[in-house]
Amino acid sequence: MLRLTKRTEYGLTALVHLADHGGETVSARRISQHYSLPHRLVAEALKDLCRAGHLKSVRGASGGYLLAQSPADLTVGEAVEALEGAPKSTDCEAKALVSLGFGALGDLDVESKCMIRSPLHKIQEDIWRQFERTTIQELASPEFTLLRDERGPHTQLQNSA
Amino acid sequence: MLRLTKRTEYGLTALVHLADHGGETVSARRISQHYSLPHRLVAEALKDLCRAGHLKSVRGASGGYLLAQSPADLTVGEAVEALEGAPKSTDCEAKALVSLGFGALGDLDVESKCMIRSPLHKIQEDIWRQFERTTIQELASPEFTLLRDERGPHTQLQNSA
DNA sequence: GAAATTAGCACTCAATGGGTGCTAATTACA
DNA sequence: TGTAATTAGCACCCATTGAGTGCTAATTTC
Repeated sequence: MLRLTKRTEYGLTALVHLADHGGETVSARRISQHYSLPHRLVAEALKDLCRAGHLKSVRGASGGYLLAQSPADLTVGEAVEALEGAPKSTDCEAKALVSLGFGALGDLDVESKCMIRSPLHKIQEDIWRQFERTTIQELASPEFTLLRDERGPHTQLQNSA
Repeated sequence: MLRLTKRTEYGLTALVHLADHGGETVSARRISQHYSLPHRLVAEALKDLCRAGHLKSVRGASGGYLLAQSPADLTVGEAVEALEGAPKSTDCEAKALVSLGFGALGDLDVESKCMIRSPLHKIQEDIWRQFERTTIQELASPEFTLLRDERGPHTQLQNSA
């Protein structure tokens, strides 16, 4: 439920780490040890980010990775896209096709036309949009929160166990 | 990526439909036909919501489901939890254990203690919190958006394909 | 030359999401 | 009475995929 992959977790963690060590070259091993994460998978995530051009790599004994851009210019959306592929909005068309003629719809109403307006799609689009306007620099900030709460007085949270 | 299950999609769609037909009893078949969704899976989602007490069921020939509570009192978080289980915050403890003593950490810093503060966890917590304060009634509103955008002038969106 | 790194494959394994089959119990209606 | 439509509750299959590992090459430092 509401699942981002481990690869993304490792990748974002690494990005935040690199943002906190601006310009410095850090190896995958150091990052993995620092956060007690599986070394190989952190390395895989870093490779992805490097292939996408968000990191620069330095080979060799004292090599590692460093940010290719300012953490203020790299968005969470770009990082996630590099780590686990674009947000496949392609299934929308498939569904549109299905609901446009092939469903055995008894009563044909308005919403039957396209499922893009499915509530879940609305939610996912909103979240993704927020990803696209959130930078790694913001994410690295200790008091980071993804969303402002403007919604009534329900400001108290659950137990943060 | 950023994946909610089909079961959740079907369930939320059904809930919105029921909210739009306040008090009326609607069968799983009607809902599935209305949105051109697989009948059996919509039925499964409805069962889940019923078992959780968010719907009332009426058996028999002209039976179906109806909301057990006002759509203004049922949150997206409750629905999602009923549809695909609680947001397993349990893996936090597992990770805390690991990082508390068993990781081969070379340089032990502050963040090594607990991975709950992983950037991805922050994000997921925020999203989940938003789910908990968003009601089905709000979700059913046509101009619904999960998040307010208070973040600079990036108010233009991507192409809404 | 040894050690440490990134680069790039290929591969296994388990989990699970999506989907189906089948059989009851219940109810409306002819 | 019987038939059809519904919910309830299982059990199950199957393809996908996420998580993790193995291995080899290329590069660089010492």
